[in-house]
Amino acid sequence: MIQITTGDSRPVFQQIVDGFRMQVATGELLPGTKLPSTRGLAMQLTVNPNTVAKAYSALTAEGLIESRQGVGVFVCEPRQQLSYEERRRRLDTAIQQLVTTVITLGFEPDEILDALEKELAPLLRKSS
Amino acid sequence: MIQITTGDSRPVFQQIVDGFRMQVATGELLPGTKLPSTRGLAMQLTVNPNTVAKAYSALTAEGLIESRQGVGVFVCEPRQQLSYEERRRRLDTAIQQLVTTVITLGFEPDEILDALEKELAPLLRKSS
Amino acid sequence: MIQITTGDSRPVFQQIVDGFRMQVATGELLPGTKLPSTRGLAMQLTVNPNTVAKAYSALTAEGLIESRQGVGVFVCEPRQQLSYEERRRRLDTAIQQLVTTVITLGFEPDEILDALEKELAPLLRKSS
Amino acid sequence: MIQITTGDSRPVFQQIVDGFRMQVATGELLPGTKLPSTRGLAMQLTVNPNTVAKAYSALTAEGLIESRQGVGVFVCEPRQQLSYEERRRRLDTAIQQLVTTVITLGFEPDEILDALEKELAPLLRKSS
DNA sequence: GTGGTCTAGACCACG
DNA sequence: GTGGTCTAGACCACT
Repeated sequence: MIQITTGDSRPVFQQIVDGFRMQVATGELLPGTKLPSTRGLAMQLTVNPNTVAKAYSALTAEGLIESRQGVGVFVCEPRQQLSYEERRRRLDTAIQQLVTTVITLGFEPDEILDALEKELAPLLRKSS
Repeated sequence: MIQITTGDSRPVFQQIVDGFRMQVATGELLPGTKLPSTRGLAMQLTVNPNTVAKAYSALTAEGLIESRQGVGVFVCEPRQQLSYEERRRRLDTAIQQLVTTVITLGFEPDEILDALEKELAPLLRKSS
Repeated sequence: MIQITTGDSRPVFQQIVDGFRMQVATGELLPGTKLPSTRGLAMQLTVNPNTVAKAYSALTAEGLIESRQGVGVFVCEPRQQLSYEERRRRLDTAIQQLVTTVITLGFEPDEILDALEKELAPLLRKSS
Repeated sequence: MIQITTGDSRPVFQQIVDGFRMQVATGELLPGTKLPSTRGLAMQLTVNPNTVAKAYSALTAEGLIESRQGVGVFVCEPRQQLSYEERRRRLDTAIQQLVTTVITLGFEPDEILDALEKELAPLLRKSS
């Protein structure tokens, strides 16, 4: 379900967060779906339970999942909590970060845009 | 010249690195230009000289600047040290990171591409 | 594992870098191997942890090792980051430096070549 | 006569030392030749007189030149002051340094030897 | 005064 | 306990 790559530069909890975010965004995980328990997922991924807990906590704060006491953790109904301004601000920040990391690599703007377009292609369904 | 934002998630030395990278990439800083001294910039930004030294050291390793003992730090002639494979790998990594960050913000692919295009527009120089 | 010589002209962090570079190049350290922790190696070599951290940071920038937060530092899969031009430039620089150093020692070219050949012999692996 | 490259990683005084060493080794400068005065060379190279003085001092310590009070600085008769063991030790040190810097560049031993041979070729006359 | 190295000690993020 | 960042302050090499 979730792939943990030891060679990845991202911390483990972030890889879990990113994994679920992508699955929700692509529709692999539908609202209402029950996620594995903290301990269960930790065992399955052979990581520390605290790490999974941290990932779930981050996803909850983000509003992507919610935990129902004694029942489990579930994918939320999609609802855009953030204001347009906030979302726009985050997009711009992320793009500026991309540009600063890529600017010295010597690519043409078109190459960069093409690469992004290819990466975005499989996500067409998530335009809520 | 360089802006340090305490609320920024990036560490201070990274903000310095990014600042100079952008200035070199946009041509604001031309090859041969002398950068401020470590102690001078540290005082100006009110950070520790070691922090500036670390930023300069990173830029030196990247091949963007070079330092001469007792003289100062200077912008290098542009030279691409990295192989195409390595550059491509870094581009792809950066783009994947962008996508996982913005995927939950609910933007259309076109909006994201447009935003990137606008950010890339002023950087046409030096992209050869 | 790593030898620090106080009489050496190279700074301590460079001796650490060189030591690990040789061990990786000769295959004594295989990809995936965990390096000693910064604090542990610092204690063992009786140097400051920051000095070891600086060496590890340099090796990371070089792409020889990678570090994972809270886990440790590991030897990378070998991967050539640099372009042929850059590698060739560095080789020529290093050779010119060698020549200017030994030129006044009064050796025959053949003696110098023989000495280099002997030093290169045990390193046949990983030279692909 | 001597070339000072501002982009060179070597300090200025070292470039001067290396320059004279090469000229003596190749026979461009013969024993007994008078070198320019400290101030004269400093003016010609547009560097600080202290820098030239330091270079001359290093060359004197090396036994390559000698200053005759009130007359000037002259190239010495070649005489090998160092013991074979010392010369050999220095050669080995220099070669080990070359190897550690080049080992990660991924060249075949033959390529390295060829490069050294080419660099050594023009110096055949100096095998005293 | 310039950069380069090193030490000592602190705080944070991650597992 | 692991690495990452930052501060403070010292000493050295070079110009």
